[in-house]
Amino acid sequence: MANITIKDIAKALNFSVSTISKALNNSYEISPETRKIVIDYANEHKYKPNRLAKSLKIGQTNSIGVIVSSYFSSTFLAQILDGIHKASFEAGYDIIIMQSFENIDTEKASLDALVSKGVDGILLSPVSEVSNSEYINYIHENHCPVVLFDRINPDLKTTKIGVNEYRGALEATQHLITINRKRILFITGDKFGENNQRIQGFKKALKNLDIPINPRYMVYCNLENVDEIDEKISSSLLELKKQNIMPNAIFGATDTITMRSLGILANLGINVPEDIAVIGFANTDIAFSLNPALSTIRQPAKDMGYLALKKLIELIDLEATTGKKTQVEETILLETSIQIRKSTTLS
Amino acid sequence: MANITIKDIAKALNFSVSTISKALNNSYEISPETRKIVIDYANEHKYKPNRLAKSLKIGQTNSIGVIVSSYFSSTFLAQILDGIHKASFEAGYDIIIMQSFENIDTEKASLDALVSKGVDGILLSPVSEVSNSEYINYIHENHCPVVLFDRINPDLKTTKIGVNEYRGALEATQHLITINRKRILFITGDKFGENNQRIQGFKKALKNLDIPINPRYMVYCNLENVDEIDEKISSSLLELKKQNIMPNAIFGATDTITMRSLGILANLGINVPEDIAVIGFANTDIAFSLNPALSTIRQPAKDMGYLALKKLIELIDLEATTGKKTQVEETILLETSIQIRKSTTLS
DNA sequence: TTGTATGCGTTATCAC
DNA sequence: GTGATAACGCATACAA
Repeated sequence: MANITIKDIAKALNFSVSTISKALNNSYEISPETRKIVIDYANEHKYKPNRLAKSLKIGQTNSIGVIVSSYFSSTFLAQILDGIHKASFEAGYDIIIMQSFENIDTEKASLDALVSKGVDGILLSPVSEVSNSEYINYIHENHCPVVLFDRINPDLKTTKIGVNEYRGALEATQHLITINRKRILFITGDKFGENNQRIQGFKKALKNLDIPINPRYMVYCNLENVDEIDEKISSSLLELKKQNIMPNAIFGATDTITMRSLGILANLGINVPEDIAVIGFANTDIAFSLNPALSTIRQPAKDMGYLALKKLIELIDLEATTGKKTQVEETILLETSIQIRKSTTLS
Repeated sequence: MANITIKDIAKALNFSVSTISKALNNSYEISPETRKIVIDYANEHKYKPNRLAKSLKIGQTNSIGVIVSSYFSSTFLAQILDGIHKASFEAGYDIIIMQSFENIDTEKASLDALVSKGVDGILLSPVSEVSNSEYINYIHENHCPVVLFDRINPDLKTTKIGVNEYRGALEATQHLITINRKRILFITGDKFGENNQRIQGFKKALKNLDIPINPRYMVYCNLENVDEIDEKISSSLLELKKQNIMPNAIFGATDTITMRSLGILANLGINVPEDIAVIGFANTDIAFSLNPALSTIRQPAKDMGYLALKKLIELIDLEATTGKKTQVEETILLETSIQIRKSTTLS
């Protein structure tokens, strides 16, 4: 609105517009006296450069776009965003966050909006493997670099940063087996697909030791509704009890599942870890505060976000210096860490 | 980069630039045939309007800036941001999030950056009461509307959305007294100041019933370090035990404090709620999964974010239609809700 | 119904 | 050391 421009300064100080511009940008061409006059005047009148105009002129905005699926308030995503924010702050980039709400069209619209805004790069956690892969490749090749994080889509010819969930699940399962808990109830989401790396890791660990995979020990929950999760876990346990094949361990594939399981077991009067040991993927510090303290597989969420943005900026810089598209196709899988607490500690 | 512009389309189709512009904007001046030709060409060549140029021209960006303090991964803040996102998505605005990291200079820099980017409005959770109030007022009056959320600074002449923490604390304390727990340990942050509404509400509840306020029951933690919190809570409890003035209730002023308290009590072998009842401010769903389930005062974080953005857009629209600054100075306090669970339920 | 010209606030080239 | 001018991509007042 009432914004003072370099043109105003030029008029007030009887200089030309270009002199003001140069003075404000510390150009060596300008005499120290003039520069001082200009800068003092600018400060005094709270001059703020119009970055829109600058960006339009120089062709870059110093801002990057981030598209996440949804569930903004999940701890996991918040940690990723935290890492992204940290890296962008350090690098002097602004970030614009958009949500795809697990919808392919919304994802495409977000992509378009970001390109329209002229972001220098895009960080994307794709809706699905099939989502807009050709379109994303198109943007990556014709507009600005795209880096994928969390969910990895092999069709995309770009840098990808994910988590080695396979190994995380494998190690957690092995841990359960080590403490001699082999009747493991695996509780997961119903939309993950059998190709999900957590399921694969779990199965592999059993296979390694020739432990048969019991389909009755696989529980699939609708993750969109907490009450449904509770109901599903609860009824599964009761059913197994009736059939006299009670598990002696639970492996939760998501933080919600794992947390809720603990609460439900307490309600059912089942002792943890004596009757049932519990471990699961979870990224919250609260695991410690639970009673019993919960053993978890932790994903390096913040690191992932941080690294993803770093990698994106590398690509941006690379293109800026070489002036051409770079054909990097790197895939980085960060390792999880396992934290053994009371819920899987047998005394 | 390889971006097609309306100029390119004009050249290719042998029309003037303004014809293309009008056709793309569905102007009634353009014949349906021409429009179709233009739009088809645009789609085919994946034309994306340059919003920088458009914004520069029309003087608005359709984006709003959000400045939060820090602790991006706190559940509370994430929920606020979730609400903001929801409202901005509905209204068709992009949001740019910045962090002040509890630093006044960073706050000012963020403010400047947002103004420079030409945001249509700013949502701010100020660093402190004294922070940049004159400067914020200046921006509000000369650049774009500013709406405050969460932390409310009375010096600022604008719309403010907060939470009635006073009443929340009052009710929680009353609840403890109702179950006959009057030796209440109040654990809070060390940087809140005595004017903090949670402290005031707590004290008021005691005063109402002529219960003396025991300074030894006030514990102040450095919230920046979890280990320090644990240490502080733990040592306070042991010290009080030694002095034979063990409290029979704990009121935690933040989610971290409350959660950690439960964990520590479990470690110390103190029974909840038999020996010590626990209630506190907390915005996580995990309260249910805790054992015992934790009684909480919940702040309507998502609603607050949602409403704040709504109000901001109201201001933006108002200015756009009336063409002048509006002198609204509204303060809205949303009510908390209290959730009684096992940790304060005496059988 | 379409075209011409101008300007939004900057930076950059080139001349003085 | 400083200034005139063009250009970034778009919207729009006005002319035709």
